[in-house]
Amino acid sequence: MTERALPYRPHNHDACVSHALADAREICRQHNARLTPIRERVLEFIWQSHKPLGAYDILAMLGAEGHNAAPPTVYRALDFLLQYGLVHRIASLNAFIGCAHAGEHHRGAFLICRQCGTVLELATPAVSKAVEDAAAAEAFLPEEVTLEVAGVCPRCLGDNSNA
Amino acid sequence: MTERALPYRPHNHDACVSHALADAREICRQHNARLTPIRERVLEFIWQSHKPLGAYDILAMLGAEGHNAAPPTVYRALDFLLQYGLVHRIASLNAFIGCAHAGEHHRGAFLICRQCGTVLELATPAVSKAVEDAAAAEAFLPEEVTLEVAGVCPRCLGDNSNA
DNA sequence: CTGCAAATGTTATAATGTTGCAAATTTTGC
DNA sequence: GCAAAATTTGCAACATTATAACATTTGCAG
Ligand SMILES: [Zn+2]
Ligand SMILES: [Zn+2]
Ligand SMILES: [Zn+2]
Ligand SMILES: [Zn+2]
Repeated sequence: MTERALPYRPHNHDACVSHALADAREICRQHNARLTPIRERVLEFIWQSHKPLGAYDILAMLGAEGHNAAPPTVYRALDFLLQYGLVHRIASLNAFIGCAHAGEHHRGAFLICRQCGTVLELATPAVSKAVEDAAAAEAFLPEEVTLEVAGVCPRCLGDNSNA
Repeated sequence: MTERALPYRPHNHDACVSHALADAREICRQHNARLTPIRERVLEFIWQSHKPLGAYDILAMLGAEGHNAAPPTVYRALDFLLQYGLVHRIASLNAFIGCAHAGEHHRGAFLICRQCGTVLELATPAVSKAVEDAAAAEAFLPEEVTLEVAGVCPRCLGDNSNA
């Protein structure tokens, strides 16, 4: 799994996409999971930017290329991608984003810029530790952590001409 | 703002409700905000248990007592209660829970039991600190944190006869 | 009392997500 | 290869969550 650039900074984003797709293919191969054309296309749409995409956005994108899909098509593809850790769902936005650490067994934490919409996924051992300690202090067994921080990203803080 | 019992353990829950309502009245008085009958009733419904309540659940409860309300009535009451920090929205459940620390200027973190549905709101300086540090490390300005931990609560871990 | 602002009522609609079953495709066992 | 089985996709309807727009009522100040 290759290192990737920070989404805030200009970067060769095509490389993000191709890395993500290559990783996805490898992960699916390892699990004998079928990354079918629809599933791969949905993953590709999601990776087209570092901004989360709604299910119905994806549906519209599929429609725009002539694939007359219905909601279950998209949700099933998303379920598959979620199951294999290739995308994450952002609960506070009802939207989906490509996983920047696919295959790494991690707990996603997300920094969501309110101005430009860009999402950075953190690999956060310190935060995960703090959350697990807090849960342990209450004798609570944590299974899934939703951690989403809305705010302003460095780029939007710096200049005020953002997309 | 008074201390409250852990929701997992049997407790005098009527006290939870009356404390919450008393706190709410005081907070609204301080802010010259009108805790109208509808708003107070919605808050009371939400506090009827330590399990989050959906907007349409509240709508049905209002309907059950003869108040023939429409969705905007409930959502407006919820907006008001959110605005003054009297309830929290649980993004991962699309539901609402009474704030256990109203008026205390805190960042809510929630332990959500998947078996019994009970939610415990933590006051978590350590976790908040870790999140803020992680954001700062990325030069990100955090404004709102969604932190929801789904898992199994101590009561459901102990006995396996839960509600 | 009058007029204004805030709150509520009402209707319709948007946005998000699911169920159930049929058809097609892929895999598997032989 | 080939038929049975399993997986995936198509499709129609529906369920849930949330908002928009505008009318009406209520609380309150002057
Ligand atoms: Zn990129
Ligand atoms: Zn991830
Ligand atoms: Zn209680
Ligand atoms: Zn429980």
